Amino acid sequence: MTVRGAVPAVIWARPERTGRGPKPAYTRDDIAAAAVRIADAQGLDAVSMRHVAAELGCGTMSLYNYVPRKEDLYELMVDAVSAEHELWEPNGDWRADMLRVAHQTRALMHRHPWVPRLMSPVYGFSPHALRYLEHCLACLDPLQAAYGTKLELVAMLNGVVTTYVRNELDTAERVRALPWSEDEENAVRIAYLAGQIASGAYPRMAAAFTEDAGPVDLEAVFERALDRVLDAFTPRGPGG
Amino acid sequence: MTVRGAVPAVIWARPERTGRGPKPAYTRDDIAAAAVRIADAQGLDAVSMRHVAAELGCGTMSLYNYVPRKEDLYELMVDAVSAEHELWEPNGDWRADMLRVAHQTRALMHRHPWVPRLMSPVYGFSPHALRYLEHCLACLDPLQAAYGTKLELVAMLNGVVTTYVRNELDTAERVRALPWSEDEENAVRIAYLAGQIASGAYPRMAAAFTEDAGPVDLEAVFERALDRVLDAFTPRGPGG
DNA sequence: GCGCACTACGTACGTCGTACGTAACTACGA
DNA sequence: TCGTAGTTACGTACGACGTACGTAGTGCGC
Repeated sequence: MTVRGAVPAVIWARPERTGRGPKPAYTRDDIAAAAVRIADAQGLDAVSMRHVAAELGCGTMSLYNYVPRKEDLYELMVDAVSAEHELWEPNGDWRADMLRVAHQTRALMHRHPWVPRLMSPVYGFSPHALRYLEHCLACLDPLQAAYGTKLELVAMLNGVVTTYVRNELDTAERVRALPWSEDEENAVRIAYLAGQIASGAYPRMAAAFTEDAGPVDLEAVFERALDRVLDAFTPRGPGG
Repeated sequence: MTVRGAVPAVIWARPERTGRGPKPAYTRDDIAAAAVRIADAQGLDAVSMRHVAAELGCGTMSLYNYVPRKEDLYELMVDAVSAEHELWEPNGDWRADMLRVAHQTRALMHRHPWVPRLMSPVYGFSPHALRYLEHCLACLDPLQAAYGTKLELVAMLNGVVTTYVRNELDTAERVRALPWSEDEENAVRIAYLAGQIASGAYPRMAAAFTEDAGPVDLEAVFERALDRVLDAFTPRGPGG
């Protein structure tokens, strides 16, 4: 009986190769790399089983020998880019280390703008994600706190980074698919917003927009957000 | 010349009704409500132009008279449920008010589990979203801070709530579409995770899991996360 | 009251995920 | 040593999807 039917399985628990039959032509890494190449170049929506198979140079249905469902392909992709996380020897300053982690994560998401959309707690236990998580915990060794708290810190920091970068990027990803330009889109949206604010129904929003007349420094906003998260987990010294 | 071709436009800037032609059979609210009904009952993936049209009782292509692109349908849906936000008179305690906002948002997302997946900064300026934002700013009147800071607070709180609830719910939404049961899925994932941890490659993860032997109180985790975010924006008193 | 802008909607195209059947191939049990 | 079971490879096909386009009917503004 072959495993044709749907069987509950984590892709990582499936052996990549069993004894019998012809040698597989590709590895899981080949497949993940092909999918990542497509997503980077043409966006996540271009990642279809057909495209990935074509990129690999095999028939569409051959892919299903390696990846039982498309969902699993996504899981492979996230794990593949998770391997790009540089893991260093923690230097004793957990705040500095976590800031470095956050910036690295953001850089990774800029290289692979589709990552925020695929981020899911379910993918949190792929091999490279486990290595990453272990590294974060190692960085947090100097912090006096229970592991439960440390995991909450990592989750919150990751969440904030992901949310922030998603807000940075998914408009861009969205705009790429539109038949008109980003400027046109923005112009229409801003005009609408200005009209709404000018209606007087939202006095505080109006005040907020006149206060911040200039362009917002998104870089600084991100930095402040990170600091705030880390502040929230920094034990108060006894002297206040 | 009719507006058949793609024109950059925010759906809210399009008049719902112009003078000419037969009366439209449905309002935007009708359409949003139908889509929300389907998403609530059958999940977001069941929201197709065909299904929504069928739910309304009209032909598929008639929908396009009201909603130029599916993306706009999503925007209508998010705005429709944003109307469920209860807006009260702020009582002077901004922390209590923001906690109430956060809990209300979470409750809303539990009623409509697909909302976290659709949350996007782009939808942040729909009519009901603007009302909601203005209400948050009103709640924050007692807080001594620039509007820029207040907007960062609201963004961060919303982000954390969304991330948290998404982690709560999208597994469930995902599982609904699978041909096997949630228990089977979880059993396989946990078995794999246990195997990985038992390998000894992740000593801190192992310690974390033995430390938190019992089931995690997700409710308490959420509450702590909210407190931490608000702490990060609470001005330090002069005396420490 | 003519004409235009609108509503309504059927048809059709290109895409998607993937179930299924078939042929070739290889390692293991006899 | 040799079937044979479990693979790999992949073509075909089905039922979805978003939506471009054509056509017919409707009612307000000139």
